[in-house]
Amino acid sequence: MTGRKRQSAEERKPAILRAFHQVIEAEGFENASVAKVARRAGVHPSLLIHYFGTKEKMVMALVDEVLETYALLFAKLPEGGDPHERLERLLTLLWSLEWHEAVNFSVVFSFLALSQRHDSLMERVRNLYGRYRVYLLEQMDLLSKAGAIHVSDPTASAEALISLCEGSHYFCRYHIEAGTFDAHCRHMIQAARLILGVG
Amino acid sequence: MTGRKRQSAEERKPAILRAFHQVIEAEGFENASVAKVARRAGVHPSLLIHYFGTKEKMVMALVDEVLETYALLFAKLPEGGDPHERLERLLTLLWSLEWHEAVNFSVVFSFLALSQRHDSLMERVRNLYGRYRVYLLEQMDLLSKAGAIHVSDPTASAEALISLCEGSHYFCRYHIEAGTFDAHCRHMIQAARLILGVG
Amino acid sequence: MTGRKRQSAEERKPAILRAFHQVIEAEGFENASVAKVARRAGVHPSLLIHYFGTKEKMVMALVDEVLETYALLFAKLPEGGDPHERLERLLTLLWSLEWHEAVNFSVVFSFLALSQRHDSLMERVRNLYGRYRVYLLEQMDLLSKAGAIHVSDPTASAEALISLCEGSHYFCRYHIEAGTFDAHCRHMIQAARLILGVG
Amino acid sequence: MTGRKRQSAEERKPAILRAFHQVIEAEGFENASVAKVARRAGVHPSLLIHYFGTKEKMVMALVDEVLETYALLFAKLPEGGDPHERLERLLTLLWSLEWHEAVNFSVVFSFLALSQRHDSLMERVRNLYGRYRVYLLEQMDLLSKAGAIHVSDPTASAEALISLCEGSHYFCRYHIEAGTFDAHCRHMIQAARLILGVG
DNA sequence: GATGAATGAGTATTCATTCAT
DNA sequence: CATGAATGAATACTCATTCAT
Repeated sequence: MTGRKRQSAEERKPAILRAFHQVIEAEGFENASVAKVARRAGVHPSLLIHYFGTKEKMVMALVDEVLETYALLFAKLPEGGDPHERLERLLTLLWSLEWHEAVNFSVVFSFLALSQRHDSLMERVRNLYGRYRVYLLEQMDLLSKAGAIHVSDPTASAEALISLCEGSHYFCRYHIEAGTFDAHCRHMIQAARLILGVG
Repeated sequence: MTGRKRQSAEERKPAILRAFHQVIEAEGFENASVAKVARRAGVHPSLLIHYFGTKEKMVMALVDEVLETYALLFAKLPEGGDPHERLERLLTLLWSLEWHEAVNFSVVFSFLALSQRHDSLMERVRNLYGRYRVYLLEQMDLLSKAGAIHVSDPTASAEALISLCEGSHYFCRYHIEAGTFDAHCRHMIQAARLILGVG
Repeated sequence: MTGRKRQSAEERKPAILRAFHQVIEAEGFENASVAKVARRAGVHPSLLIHYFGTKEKMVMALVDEVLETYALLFAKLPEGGDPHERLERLLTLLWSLEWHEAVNFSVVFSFLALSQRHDSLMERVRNLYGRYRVYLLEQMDLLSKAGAIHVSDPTASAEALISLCEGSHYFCRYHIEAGTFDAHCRHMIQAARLILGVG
Repeated sequence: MTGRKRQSAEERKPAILRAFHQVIEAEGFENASVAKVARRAGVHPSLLIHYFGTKEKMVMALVDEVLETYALLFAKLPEGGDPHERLERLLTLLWSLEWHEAVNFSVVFSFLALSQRHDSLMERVRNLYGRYRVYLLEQMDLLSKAGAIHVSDPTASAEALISLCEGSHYFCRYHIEAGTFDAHCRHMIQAARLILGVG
């Protein structure tokens, strides 16, 4: 009884957030109550309040974690190498299944909806996209100087690339048939090449 | 008791759905209770149940209305005219402020989130995107035959166009600065031209 | 549309009461709402109020009907004949499957519960048992004079007979095994004979 | 906020069930809402749900308590003594005012009605009557061996005894006049003697 | 650090009923 | 005669949270 579960608060927080994520996934954000999350995490509901202070703060903690996970995907792109091969790697990363599956759309759409009314959350998402754009601009600058791509307005092209990528990932859930993900990605990569002046 | 208004249910339903939409906009889907909608519509909460039977059915009624509104935007594109000028009209429509403002993102993101768990809703969204793609393919076929665009794989190009457009509309809320909507649209239209082989 | 359902209110009342009975049977008295009864009867809820004035009055109408059905069972016993054979007929009637099945226990128990708080209903049930006792006393008087039974205190014996019969009918639902109804009745008839001094 | 009492759930449950019983008694099962029970118990409505989880579970808890109270009455019969005197004690117990008053008929009839649709409850009642019969058979076996009663078919006689007793108790509420309970019981005991072959 | 008791506002929905048509 | 609109009180239950232990 005494030395049973010796876990500190900080150790348990991630497990609770994982449970929270699962509940949203399974039942939707609007049905993800503190009680349900606690039940799934196997702890007492009061404990969640005890840890996070408020449900809203718990939501924000989850948002941070999810956004960070998303951002970390860029770190996977190895540096260096031949420019043309490097471009391929970048495009392949953008339309990789791994990335596509890294996010749960039920959760993400809920957060995007939430961000419309919640300034702090809006700022976080905005910031993530800022980092996204900066990263792409850096890469494009490198590739441009190496002659691997030919863009006249890098900023405009980066915006287009992000839009194409985001739109594709979010809406291929609706407008492509099951099992055609690979083909869809190939099409998108080809479109991306046109945007980058290498079609 | 005094001023009991005599209106048919069908007459009042649109007003109630409008109130529902406003509440979601103002407080989020998860806080849009029957009571709040009724209060905003100026009717008794029981009446909403009396009309729609269930909150879920009311949600679906709203979804139908919103999706239809969205779909109707295509009808605005005038037929005929010079192919090159027609292409311009199509692209301008896709990135028009009118279209962008036709939807409320708080509502739409909520519905997208909901569609991940609600088969019937998923089907409706899917169907909408199907009509979207069919329309674009028809237009592209016309333009292609008239020599206004040059695409090798029309289906792939249509997918790219939709992805670019959707991604742009949804995420320009985050990754562009306020007041740069026009510039963003010009960039996107240019990217679209590249995709359509007229860059 | 005009000559579709030409039924007067009095013609429809029995159908509504039958629907009411069915709803109680299926879902219990506490769940038998006006709306459910109306749905089963295929009419508009307001109509029930229109006909009966109040739900309570509708309950009372059903009570009257049920009690009367119950009382009518005695009318089935043919008059005349040999006293000993007549006694057999009486006992067989008391423990006949027909009688046992004439009442629905879900409904009856509900009414008995209701009668504890509802004076008018209590009086109706009391009255029914009064008629029951009077009938038995008449029969016992006849049989006694004909030497078919031998009872010292007819009133006491009638009470015992009713108690035995009621107790048996209501509680054989619990304390006998399925399919042993016939044997149970034979046992009860034998006990009744002992009570009537003809064992 | 001020006088928040610190009691364990298990301590309070009996008091709540007592309040529940009283409400059914006073207003009928169909009107015994959680809110009314809470009001009578002097606690917050949510607390009842907190304790029992569901209204249905609360009903079942009450059923268990009531049935157990009923069953405990047999324990009151002292063992041993002269067989003939023991028989008298048994019959007197069966028709004692104490036993008759131990149950509230409004509650019991409601439970019997409920048991027709609720399997688990049906089983509980059935089980109670099983214990009842077993007890009577044991007693009858003792008395029979001691020559105090003379029955050819003990099971049949036990069934008759239970039926007579139950029918008498439940329906003497209707078919005897006020103030004649004692006389009624004497009549029933005499009938019981006939059934047991000691008339 | 963790839990159970307790709360009060809020949830969607059902209720019997009234009224105008 | 019959119905749809409308109501307001009530339903069981959930909510995030607080507090004492």
